[in-house]
Amino acid sequence: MSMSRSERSVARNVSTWFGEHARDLPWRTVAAHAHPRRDPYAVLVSEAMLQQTQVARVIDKYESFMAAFPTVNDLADADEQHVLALWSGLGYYRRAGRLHAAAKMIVQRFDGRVPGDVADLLKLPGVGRYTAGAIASIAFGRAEPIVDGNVARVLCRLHAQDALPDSPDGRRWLWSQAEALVRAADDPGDLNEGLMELGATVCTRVGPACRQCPLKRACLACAAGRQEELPRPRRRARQRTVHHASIIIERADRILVEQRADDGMWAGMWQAPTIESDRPVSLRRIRHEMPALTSLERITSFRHITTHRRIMFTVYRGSGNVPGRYVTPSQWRRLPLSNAQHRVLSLVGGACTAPSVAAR
DNA sequence: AATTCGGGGCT
DNA sequence: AGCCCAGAATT
Repeated sequence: MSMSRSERSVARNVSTWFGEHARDLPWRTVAAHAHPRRDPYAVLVSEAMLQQTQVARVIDKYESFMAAFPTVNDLADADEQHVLALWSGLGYYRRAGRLHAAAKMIVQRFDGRVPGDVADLLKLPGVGRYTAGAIASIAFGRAEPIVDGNVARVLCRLHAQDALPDSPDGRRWLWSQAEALVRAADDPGDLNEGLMELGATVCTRVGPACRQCPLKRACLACAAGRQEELPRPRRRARQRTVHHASIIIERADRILVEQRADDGMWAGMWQAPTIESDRPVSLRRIRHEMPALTSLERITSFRHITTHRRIMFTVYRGSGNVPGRYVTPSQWRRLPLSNAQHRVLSLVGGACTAPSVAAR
């Protein structure tokens, strides 16, 4: 990999800009109390949470997670459901199980220390090329590249790159560019964080602040006025509509809950008994599936949007001697719950004291 | 190479 | 309504 003069210049400009703005940057706010010593375990946890998740949404979750599992040993010894429960609201819940498994592997195979080599890091469940590079560079100072959505946007604009960032060619190109820059940098961690931070705060998807950009003189997209049209948008996943009928059954001050299957959406998480279908779920269907019901009335409906689904929730209140696990409000709030099911359960069980969905 | 996995924020 | 987000694993 050649290291041209322009690469050194870009790396220097990004690192300098990052240093000058460090105090004001959102991520540094996280980093300051998230991993002040750039503790590798802290970086592992925060980077796992940050996968496809914006910094602002991670901060509170990160705090409570680290309070519960301060060290990799604590996490390795933790109860699986406890780990998943502390992930509630963050989405992509398989990350929680993988992080848990990674902690166990670190204890068993890496002597309780997060490895610093990318090759070793890639052996950890849930750790891919990005996360491995982030830990290696940020926590260990290794000159390892990273490419996330921010870096891809910065690099595509800097070079007026028309290739799709998702395509094999685009990906190869991005990683080679990122590698050239990190090798030209004095501090790999600062360079990588600087590239991401630049993308998050200056080189934004819409309305980039090119006039304040430390790379404006080198940026081909800016020179051509093409900053708004690069990078080219990725293919959109198609969404399908599904219907969930959730039935709230109370017994004294408790609600009936069930655990979801260990695959698919919200794997292993808890919910009010729910019937899923491609078509609206009829009352007759509910009665058929839950014959013990003696009454059934619709409470409300709402829609829950995810990347691949539009879920039409209909919530019912039912009564009858339905067997299963009944939990109090304080108990179900400690269960692993999707935001949708948190909303369902909040409709009756101690709704006034439940945290709002937005605050979770 | 395409899909699956959440959920929210911002146009 | 569409797009993206400090991605990874599976098919």
